[in-house]
Amino acid sequence: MDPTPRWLTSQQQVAWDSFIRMQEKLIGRLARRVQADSGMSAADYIVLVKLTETSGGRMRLMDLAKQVEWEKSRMSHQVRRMVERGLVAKEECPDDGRGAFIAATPAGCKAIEDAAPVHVEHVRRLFIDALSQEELDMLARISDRVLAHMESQPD
Amino acid sequence: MDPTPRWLTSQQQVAWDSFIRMQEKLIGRLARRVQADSGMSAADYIVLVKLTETSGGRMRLMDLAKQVEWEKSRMSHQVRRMVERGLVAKEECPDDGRGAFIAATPAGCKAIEDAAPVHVEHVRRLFIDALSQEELDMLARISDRVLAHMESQPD
DNA sequence: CACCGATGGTTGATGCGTCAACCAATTCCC
DNA sequence: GGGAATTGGTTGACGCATCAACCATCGGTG
Repeated sequence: MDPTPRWLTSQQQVAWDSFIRMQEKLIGRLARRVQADSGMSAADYIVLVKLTETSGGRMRLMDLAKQVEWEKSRMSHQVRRMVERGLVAKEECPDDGRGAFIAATPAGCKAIEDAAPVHVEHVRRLFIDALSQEELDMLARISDRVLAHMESQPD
Repeated sequence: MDPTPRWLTSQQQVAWDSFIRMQEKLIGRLARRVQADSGMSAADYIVLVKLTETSGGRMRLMDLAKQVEWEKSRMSHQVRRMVERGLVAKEECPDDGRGAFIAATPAGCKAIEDAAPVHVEHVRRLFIDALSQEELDMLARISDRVLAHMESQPD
């Protein structure tokens, strides 16, 4: 079928491996930190960030999902767990009988206020501090380029 | 407590956001592709790669875990699932009564041989093709730098 | 030899992510 | 007004990741 599969060149392989390794370790460490520091998951964290930085402090579930680019089922599960833990609450939605508003509870607000500065410190400590501003810019450019390229590609 | 938390500069924030977004989308898409193409999870894939590229085709569980930098419990669970699915088998270890060798079954070998070229194609299509070799080199350098920096940092 | 710490590995609980199926309210359109 | 398609959201099943506790064996040391 596939005469000789086109493997990556060794230079490409090196870049891919480094990137994958870095990304896994970094994300893993940050997730474990936020969990250990605040008892929240990384998912809890980002949901609360989005919720509290929106004006009005509440958002429709689908809007929330679109903001963080999750599918609705993932967000639905996440919100359910967060309701159970008292971090957010669902409110009735007057003008759409299906929908619900999601809002951070006082406990949720407190949690994110406490967690955010610590989290930023870790991001800085583990990532930002490793790189110069030129390198950060470069990485941003590269990331955007990959993102744009992916958009142009089918699944 | 913390007079004014040191937030990121907007330039730093931009770089961080781009990186996170790219990395999430890319990893997610690749994982879904390998799943859809081969029925394997990304974890299955990497375990089989490591197993089949080692001489002898079998490895102790802990060695396997160290290779991919997972903790033993994660590997143990993973191997159990893969045994259930017929991708790998456990073999007795003569010179250490505790341990087990893990080896890919014929089905596992077949699975990885089929999956690998397809996977590489996706990596190329979604990632490699988006960047020039200079950008790939740059990304590798940046990744290595972050990795090295992380090593130097406490948890 | 007997003990003790380190190593190799398993297990169970819990939370997260995905998929597919589903229900209900809404909007489109004739 | 009356379907039909769309949208908003839930649910259940399943696989993956982490944590902590646990068991068995091995290696070293007195």
